[in-house]
Amino acid sequence: MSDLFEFTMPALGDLLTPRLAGLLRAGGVPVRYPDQTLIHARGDIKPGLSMVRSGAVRFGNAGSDGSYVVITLMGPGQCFGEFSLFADLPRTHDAVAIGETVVDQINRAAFDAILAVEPELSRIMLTAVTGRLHAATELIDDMRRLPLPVRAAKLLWQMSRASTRSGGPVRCTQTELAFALGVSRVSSGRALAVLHKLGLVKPGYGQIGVPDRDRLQAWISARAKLSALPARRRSDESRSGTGPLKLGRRGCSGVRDE
Amino acid sequence: MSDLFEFTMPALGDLLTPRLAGLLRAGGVPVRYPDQTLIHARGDIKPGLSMVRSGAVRFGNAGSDGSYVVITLMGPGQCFGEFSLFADLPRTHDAVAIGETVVDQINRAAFDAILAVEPELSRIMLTAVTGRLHAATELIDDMRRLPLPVRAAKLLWQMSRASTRSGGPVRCTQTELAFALGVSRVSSGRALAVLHKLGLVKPGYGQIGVPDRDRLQAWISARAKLSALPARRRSDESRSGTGPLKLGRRGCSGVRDE
DNA sequence: GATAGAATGCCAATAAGTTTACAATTGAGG
DNA sequence: CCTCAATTGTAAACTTATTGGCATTCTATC
Repeated sequence: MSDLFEFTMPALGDLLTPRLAGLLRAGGVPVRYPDQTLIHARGDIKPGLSMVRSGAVRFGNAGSDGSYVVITLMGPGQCFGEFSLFADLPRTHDAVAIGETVVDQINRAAFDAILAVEPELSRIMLTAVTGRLHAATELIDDMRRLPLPVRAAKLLWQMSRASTRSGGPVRCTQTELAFALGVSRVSSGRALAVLHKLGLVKPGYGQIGVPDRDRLQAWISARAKLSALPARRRSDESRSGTGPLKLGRRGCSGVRDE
Repeated sequence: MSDLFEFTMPALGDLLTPRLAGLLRAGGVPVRYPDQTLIHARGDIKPGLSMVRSGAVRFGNAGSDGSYVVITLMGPGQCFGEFSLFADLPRTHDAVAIGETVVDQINRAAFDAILAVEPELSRIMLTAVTGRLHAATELIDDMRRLPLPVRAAKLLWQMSRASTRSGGPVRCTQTELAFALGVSRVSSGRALAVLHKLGLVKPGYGQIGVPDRDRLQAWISARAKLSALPARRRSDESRSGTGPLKLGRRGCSGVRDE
């Protein structure tokens, strides 16, 4: 999930036809949450789809040691709660209202009723969820394989798509960039310095310039490029792919061979 | 995605009713792949659902530097290709046949035809994809928040569910564990040593004993526990949640405040 | 234009993971 | 029973990221 979603993925709200959005809204109960109110907590089991009508919702988890990790923010039109609705899974994150917020809460019965009348809805949900799964998969891959400067470059590139319609810089604080990447501010600053030295970005105050998106993309490709050859190297870790490699309940063996 | 899926998630194949599985199989074209054949490459755009009929498929990516990362393995009954089918997204990983493998390839037209007759199928797909998204989300969270020994413990706990029906040890090499966790063998060994010192696991040759699953789970909970309080600390990084925090196209700000 | 609050830049100490290398142990096959 | 390959255990040097702190620069606002 995380951050990137906002840039890489069409929100469910964007995929819904006006008619379906209207039906969902009509089938739900608008609930008003004052600023900082807990909408639901991690672990809650409350099946239902939620659509943000106004205000914003912050998702994150607090650790017992006082740490806190915010995963993403959602604004009007965005939906959450598919997990609880389709797979009976508990909430993965706390959801807290930011500012005066109104959320349409659609319970399972109401959703199923709409689904029965509008089969098209399930296809849309499927597209939205699949898209997010795709983004999540890519993110996990990137976290495992790419050095921080490359991940930072990727994120900036995506952000610049939206922000740079007019060629302007990405409006983003280094602290925010760090949050989005899941690293400390110092590290994001260092990554940014690397990209700066290469002339790929221009850090400013509260913003980051991307002079040449195409060049940035080219650099990313060069650093992240994946060849199609299932090459194997080294001695110690080289295994999967050659032998029979039992499958049974034995294993998920990932291979890291570099 | 990654590894954990195999343990945490019901595969699509498990969710399908025999009737639907039969329909899908009938609607697809069985394709035979000799050992080590490339079924599809990362980046390919070939909409269609694939069901493994026999043999196995390995998913992973190769880097131009010779590195290789295997993400997961799939055996008979498991499906892939939802991305390409529902969201028109390119393949995220190379897929290679392991051993003589037969895969039923169901193209979009065939799938849509079945879907039209069996609306129930979309609900099942939705459940499967949602479940995987949930697992991926949790994994990303874990990667960002949990120290390696805890992640290793989680994985071993999940593996032990299947392997320890009879109280036996998990059959898994330290190298394989490292692959699954996406770290080096040295690191997985160290994590294992930590758990060993605590008496939670018993490393052996090609296997890892889990004497007391409940105690292992208790330890994991204690180390991974998340409180529901949206606590905030520190000065530097504390921001989101208090102020207005613009949302616009500005930002996905995650917060890491620890 | 002065100033307080934000944001950036940087430093040192520490922690975690990687790579490379080598020794010790295990177990399966001859 | 013996040998060899696979697996595990460890160590040192290195890289990357974190924490905490402090100085500097920027900018909105009064």
